[in-house]
Amino acid sequence: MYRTHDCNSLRKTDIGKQVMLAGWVNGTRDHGGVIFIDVRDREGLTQVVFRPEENAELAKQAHTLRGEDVIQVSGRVAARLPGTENPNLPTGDIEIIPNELRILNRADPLPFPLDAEPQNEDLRMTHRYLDLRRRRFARNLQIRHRAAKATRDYLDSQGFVEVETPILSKSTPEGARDFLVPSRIMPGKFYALPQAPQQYKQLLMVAGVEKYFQIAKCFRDEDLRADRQPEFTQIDIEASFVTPDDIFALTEGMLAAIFKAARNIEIKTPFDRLTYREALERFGSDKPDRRFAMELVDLGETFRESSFKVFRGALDAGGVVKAINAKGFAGITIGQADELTEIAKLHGAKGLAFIKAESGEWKSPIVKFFNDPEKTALQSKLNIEEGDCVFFAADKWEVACEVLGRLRLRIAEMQELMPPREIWDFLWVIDFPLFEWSADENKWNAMHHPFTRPKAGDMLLFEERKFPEVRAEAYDVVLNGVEIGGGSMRIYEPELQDKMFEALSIKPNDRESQFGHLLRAFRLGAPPHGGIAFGLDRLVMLICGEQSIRDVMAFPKNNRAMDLMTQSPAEVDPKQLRELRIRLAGAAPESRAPSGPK
RNA sequence: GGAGCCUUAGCUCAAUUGGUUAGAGCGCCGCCCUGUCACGGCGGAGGUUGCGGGUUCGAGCCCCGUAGGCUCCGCCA
Repeated sequence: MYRTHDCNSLRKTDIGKQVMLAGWVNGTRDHGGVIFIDVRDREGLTQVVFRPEENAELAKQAHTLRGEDVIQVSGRVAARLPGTENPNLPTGDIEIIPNELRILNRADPLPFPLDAEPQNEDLRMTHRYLDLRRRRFARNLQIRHRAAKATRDYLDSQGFVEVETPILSKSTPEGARDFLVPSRIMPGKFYALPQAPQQYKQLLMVAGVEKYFQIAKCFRDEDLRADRQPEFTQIDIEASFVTPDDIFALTEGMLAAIFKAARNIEIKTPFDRLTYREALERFGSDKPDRRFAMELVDLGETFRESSFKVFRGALDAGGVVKAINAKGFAGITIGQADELTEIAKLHGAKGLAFIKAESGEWKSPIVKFFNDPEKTALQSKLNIEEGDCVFFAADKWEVACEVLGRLRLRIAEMQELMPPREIWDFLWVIDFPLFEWSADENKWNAMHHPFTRPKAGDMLLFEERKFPEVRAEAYDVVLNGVEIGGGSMRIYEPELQDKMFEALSIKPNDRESQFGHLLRAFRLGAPPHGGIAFGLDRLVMLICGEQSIRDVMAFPKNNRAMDLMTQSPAEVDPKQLRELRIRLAGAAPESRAPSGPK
């Protein structure tokens, strides 16, 4: 036996007990005579006092202890001397008077301190096991565990069955870049790691599973971000004979259970619903952050007959004029204005016009183009007051909305508008477009994925190939401006699925080779079905109050998709490559032969 | 593929306008210290200033290139 208690369980009521603790040396305070050692385990800290006059041999041993040594201490629980209690520690009323000390393992000096704010991320990742000893990350892992357990418990209670689907899977042309795994038995052929269990879960519906879920690892070979890792975890859900309302209710119940279990937070259900169109119209984003206001205001009516050519021109061309009012932001610096202009241009605007309401007047190069009725209308529609700063976008609807949406988020950061207390603002975004045009590929792509069904009311538009107007039976869940989940009602009729592939310009031959199994299944009794998937990492990140999903993953990868701890990816033995019949086309870039003259 | 910021001791950071031997705190090592909880005191070790090149009498600092880290854009159905 290594211990009788954890390091956060002894209290006044335990005084006099003989106990045994095991853990890491969190700190030593060696007074030459008396020595204090804090023993730490996953639960907390307990102070051990070594007194040379009581046990010289033990004190001598204790003198050699350093941070993160692993020890086992046996001793008696005693009250601390009056006046030396530590109110900051749950165990601060007691201490251990040891009669035995075993040093289980010594630790070298650490590469970075554990009691300071985490910095130097690559060093931390190289020694991730040390980083995870910090209270913050230990807590994050526990919250993640409780979230996953609550998910399983809740879905089980609703009749859902967890089914595992293959990791060695098949590459599909749509969507993200696949990770490939070469086949040894069939040289020249490759598995792909799943981007999501999408097709499998639909096939499970054809299989009559009716209610499926899985906490599933997914893989996408794309560039990384603070909220994007090449491998991540989804809560994947699919059900037969359901409507979107069924999925909404299930989701709201599940998220309520997760928040309750993970942090004892009661969330408000049902969630608001916003159409895609309204979300862009009001917030300039399909994942609106509503924790602060600064909504987009449409000024088409105001400037319909304007003599200001930039606004009038945009409107005459079928576009829009919109604006946001950054309350109290007239003190904007030159640098900030430049940065916002850059953002506007980056997202398609030709420039960025703004008005500062300062010292009782409107300061802006464009105000002179406005007549009095236009100024009055602006004033009232945007509620412009002294100290405000108004930003305009005049462009195609999509561009104007997106530009102002991006500005809105950046301005909120600059103004530190985010309320300090925790807010959990959930909402559904519904009625997404079914298609989006890809200028690169010169074809229509599925906005969600190719298995999403058109809204029943838009089926005629679909038949008439009025693709920009067709809405999908698709929905996202947004929490605090972060997309945490999304799903749709699926196509289950082979004819409709075929038409969808045709709309996406997937050739009949490819349809058969890539999706033949799905189309065949749909001819053999496929029930209506639909579902949803959640990014577990993002969800847990928000629950933990973290800024990056790396902080809620045990062993995340860095910006270049490397695991710095294990140094993967790594080269492999040539024998392994021979078995796979793989020959590298070029060696590492530095040893590549120089290209010949042009 | 692109943009921004960053890289000085094990860690976090300093170093005036380009100017002597690159400093501090923490950590580490040694000595002292009997009620601390960020214990305290004294002393010590520890540096190719990421790397390469250039300008200069002289470069941590200026210029060019390169590597690495983070954030963002593209990308992520």
